[in-house]
Amino acid sequence: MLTRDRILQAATEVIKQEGVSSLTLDKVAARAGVSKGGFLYHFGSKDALIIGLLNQVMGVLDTELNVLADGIDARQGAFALAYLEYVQEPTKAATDTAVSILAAAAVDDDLLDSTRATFQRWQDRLRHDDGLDETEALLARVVGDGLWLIDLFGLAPPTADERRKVLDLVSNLITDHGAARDLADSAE
Amino acid sequence: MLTRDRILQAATEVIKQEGVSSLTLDKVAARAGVSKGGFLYHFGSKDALIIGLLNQVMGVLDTELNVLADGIDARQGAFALAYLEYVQEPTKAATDTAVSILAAAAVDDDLLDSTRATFQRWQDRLRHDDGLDETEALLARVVGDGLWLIDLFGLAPPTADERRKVLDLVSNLITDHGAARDLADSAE
DNA sequence: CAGACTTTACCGTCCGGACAGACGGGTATT
DNA sequence: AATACCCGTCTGTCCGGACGGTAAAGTCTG
Repeated sequence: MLTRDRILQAATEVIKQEGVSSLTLDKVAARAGVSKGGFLYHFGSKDALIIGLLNQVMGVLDTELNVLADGIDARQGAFALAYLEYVQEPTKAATDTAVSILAAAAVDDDLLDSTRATFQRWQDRLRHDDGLDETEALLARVVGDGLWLIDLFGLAPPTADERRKVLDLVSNLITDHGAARDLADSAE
Repeated sequence: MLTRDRILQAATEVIKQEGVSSLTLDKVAARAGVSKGGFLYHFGSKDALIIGLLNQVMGVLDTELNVLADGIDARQGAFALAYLEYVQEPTKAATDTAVSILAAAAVDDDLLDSTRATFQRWQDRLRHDDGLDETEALLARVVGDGLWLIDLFGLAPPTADERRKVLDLVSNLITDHGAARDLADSAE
């Protein structure tokens, strides 16, 4: 495994296990099995580490969401349904993303700029290219992000069963309205 | 204004304006117009400051939510509707709470324990004492928290108009079903 | 040899917290 | 009323340690 990747993995492990405040260069380097100098060869600063973290994890999330959306057979709302399905249970990629965002917010808010741009792209896609009513598209994203961020902070996260029911409710709302609009369209 | 309150206010200002990483004892003390020793008289440690922050702000949020719920004329879902109304636009109390939670998560995850308990109480109330279908109650909370946490990180926050539409959609969903259930009940 | 990679040693700064007292408004004692 | 005392509040200073980052030397490989 490449040293650079080992460092990134070590960083997320440190955050998950010891918290954001323990994300220090020494600790990450030690856990990655590299000296601090070695660490700094790959990431010139702590900010660079966090940017690298966000880039990697957001990239994974983006491709996985697209794969999921491609696999969904729906005339409308494929991306929205993928978004909802993705938070069905907390996946590793989603958790890694969450802790990375938390770390970025803790260190320097500006580090989140490119992450914000990605979310904006998702939002635009949901709103314009997914064939959904705009409000329903936004609802899907808010519910998805809500569950995901509730998990991040552990704020009374729902059980797997409750989670599934809520997601089904929203999914049905989206697809039912889509189907209703289909009928109306074809009746014209 | 009491010194203790000035310190709490100074702390939230520091986080909002300079970020979580700038939340140091010296900075908070300076902004509150008190010496470091004076600060430490009121809050024996940084952890104590954050606990004080969370206690105050969660208390405000809790009472304001209750006041709002009491003022809502609905047979079912008053608390859920209050929850949704509260995130209509980002209020000061909501923002303060968000940044406090962020600070706590950044410093030490355990500091959120009592906050988690409060969210659990809200969740229980929504689920059992609000007269709603459990899934719809959970939906209200997830949407509310979703919008609120999206604001916290600035992850492509919706416009005021979009926000209102989503909240209306969820509110109607809740109250319509409540009304439908009323009819079914009275027809028995 | 060259260049990518890694190590060791080191530095300046900042931070959380400890501490020893100063100030000042009560309150009890005489 | 004057004195002495106490205690809640607050000040300024100091310290040890951790942290982010630098610099230079070394190693391994093509």
